[in-house]
Amino acid sequence: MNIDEQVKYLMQGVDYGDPALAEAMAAELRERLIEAEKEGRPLKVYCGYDPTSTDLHLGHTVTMRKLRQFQELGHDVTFLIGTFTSLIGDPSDKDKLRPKLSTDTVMKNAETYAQQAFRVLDPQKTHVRYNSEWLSKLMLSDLFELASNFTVQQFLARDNFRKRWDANEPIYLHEFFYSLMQGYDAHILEADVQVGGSDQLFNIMTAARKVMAFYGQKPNIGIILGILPGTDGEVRMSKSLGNHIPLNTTAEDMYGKVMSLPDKVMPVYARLATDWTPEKVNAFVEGLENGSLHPRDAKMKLAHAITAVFYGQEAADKAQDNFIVMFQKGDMPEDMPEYHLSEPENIVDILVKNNLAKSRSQARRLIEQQGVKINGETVEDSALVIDQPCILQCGKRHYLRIKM
RNA sequence: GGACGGUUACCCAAGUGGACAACGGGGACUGACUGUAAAUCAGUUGGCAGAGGCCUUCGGAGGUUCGAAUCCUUCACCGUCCA
Repeated sequence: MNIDEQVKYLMQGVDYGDPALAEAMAAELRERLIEAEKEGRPLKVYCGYDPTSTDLHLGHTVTMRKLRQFQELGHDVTFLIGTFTSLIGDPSDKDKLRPKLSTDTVMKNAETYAQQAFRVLDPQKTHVRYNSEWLSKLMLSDLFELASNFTVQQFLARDNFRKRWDANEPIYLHEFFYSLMQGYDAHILEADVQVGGSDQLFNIMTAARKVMAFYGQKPNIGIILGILPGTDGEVRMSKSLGNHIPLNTTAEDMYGKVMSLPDKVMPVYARLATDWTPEKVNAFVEGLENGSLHPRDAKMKLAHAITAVFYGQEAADKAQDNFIVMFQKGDMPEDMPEYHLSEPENIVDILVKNNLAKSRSQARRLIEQQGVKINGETVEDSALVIDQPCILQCGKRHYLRIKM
């Protein structure tokens, strides 16, 4: 790729919330690429992650994929784990205070975090660093120096602080330091480029650049990526909101979860969650817009592509077949849980015992709602006793093979 | 240290003595329809029992009352403001 192609590739999926800023960053990136090429060095790129949980989801991989692209182009990538910063809690993504974590939890999370990240990143080419390495050594005097670059107004201008301020909600002093520390990370890593989600705009574009300038460095270039919405299609993907697509799952589940996305988020997913080239993404979005691409087929393509990234082509094919059999044709899956019946048993009991219903009341309700079938026939009576082998179906997608 | 406000089901949130197992929204689940687990529409959403009854729940513990999520006491936690 020549420099202009690289810029286009690397800027795919960015969202600065301001076209002028996007252009400025693209121009700066271009310049820095030229400069690095002249000097015969790769760009130093990093993205920081706060290991607040052990479960990575698709949303986390957006920035990782961007790092991966930098790796492909031969740049120097650092996967920074915020072992120190996560003790403070980034106020960015919430309009509420984030709970502080214990060192123990953070260290444990960090391990599994990196492990999962290598499903996207090339482990051979990735430096893993922990920011407690330098942040824990900062002296109060350093902090004063850093802090003197910022005004309270700058922080209060941030939307999330502004809202809390206006609503008379508490804003703790330590929350301000998060940005300073992130800036200090960039300074220590001598970053040319910092990747992050658009919730990191302030931390990257204001804080990090100021801190670096203060230390006499060239400010890092921010690659600010759009936020991946969750399965509800509205708000950012997050485990605590329950709208996430976890990485540690099965190919079938991942495929199915992508298929359950609302149609309208397909373009964002294509841009942020696939390994498609800008050309391919554009063709996909255009196809959707002009109707030449059937929305269902489009989503299947998307689901296949995303699944394949994590589980490989073969598993993605299988997941797709499974989906077609189960949901599109409505056939029974080949594998289903089994239950051995030693004596005739009431259907409600069977549903509860096999976790198809949480309580007997709920099992009865399901039956009332015509949600339970035996060998394809709707069960009408919750007093039904099962005394022979059959296939029990509960809702659209839960099956149980009853054996004797 | 002082003044005031909050704590309700998975989440948000209404309810200030009886008709409250508790409005509404979100989520989840079921059904219809479809293009899919999208969208839309309808229904369900504490437990046990199933001729309609019983039990547990509104931060914890006591109390007042025929009767409390609602009133009182006390404890815990959270928040705002003043110092």
